[in-house]
Amino acid sequence: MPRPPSSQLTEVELQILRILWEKQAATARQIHNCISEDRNTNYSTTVKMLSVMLGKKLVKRDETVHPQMYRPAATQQRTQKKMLQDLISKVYNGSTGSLVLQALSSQQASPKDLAEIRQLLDELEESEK
Amino acid sequence: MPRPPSSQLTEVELQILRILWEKQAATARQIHNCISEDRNTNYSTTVKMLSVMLGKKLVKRDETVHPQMYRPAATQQRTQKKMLQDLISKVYNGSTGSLVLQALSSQQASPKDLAEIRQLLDELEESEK
DNA sequence: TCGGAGTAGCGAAACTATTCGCTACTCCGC
DNA sequence: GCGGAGTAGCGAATAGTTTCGCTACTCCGA
Repeated sequence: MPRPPSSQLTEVELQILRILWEKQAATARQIHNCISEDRNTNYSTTVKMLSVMLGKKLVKRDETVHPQMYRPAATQQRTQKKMLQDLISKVYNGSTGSLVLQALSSQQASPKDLAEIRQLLDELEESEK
Repeated sequence: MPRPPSSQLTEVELQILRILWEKQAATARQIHNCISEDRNTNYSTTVKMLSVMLGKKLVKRDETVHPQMYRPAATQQRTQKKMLQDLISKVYNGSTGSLVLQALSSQQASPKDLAEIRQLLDELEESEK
């Protein structure tokens, strides 16, 4: 009667990945410094999390340098896409349309974004024909 | 050295909520029947999950009837909104625009949805001025 | 080369999520 | 009112997540 492994990023994993996406690469210390702004945890914890994530292949590590450098194993875009797909299928019953409508109506997007979205819309409707 | 409680819906919780959103209300048995299509778990497990969710106030329960009826505590829309916000802030760095662009370009939306989105876009751009 | 500061790692602890066995209760037909 | 079938609940077992203490290692500067 075990708990099945979750296949989803946990809170802390995501937080670390966000830092790595932004910085491209970072040492455990750098990551820890960022993390401790929100979270009041020990440096050991950060190192441990990184080693867990290394085991899960969420990050890569360059051991030839000192201190070791960590990098994200997947791009932010790929991860975004996966999580978005997940949200759409599990929470929006597979309807991309209703997600987009809700996103646009409840969050504000910049005029620049809106223009870009409109352009994409044009292309999509064009290719429908 | 504890782990902070997660405040996010877990896999199973979400699965149960999805069933309740669809059916409006259901007994533990009905929920279990739906669940066991994907998941090969015992009826006890379902009942336990429901009681955990009741404790977390994710579902409501009518105990005046037998068998007891469960209902979702929050609407699907409200939950969607919350999870969407979470995704945007944690994975899309707060950019609704990039989420929408990625959703539209990587998932397919129906022409009907596209038209609806376009209309919303018109309204949004109108109100910008 | 010695010593201190910072880095890496391991293993165990604390807590959550999920699982089920077992017990007790409720309902209904006989 | 008895008995069987289904319903509800509790507590414990198990695995995953996050935590850190303690130890060992690496890298300089004196």
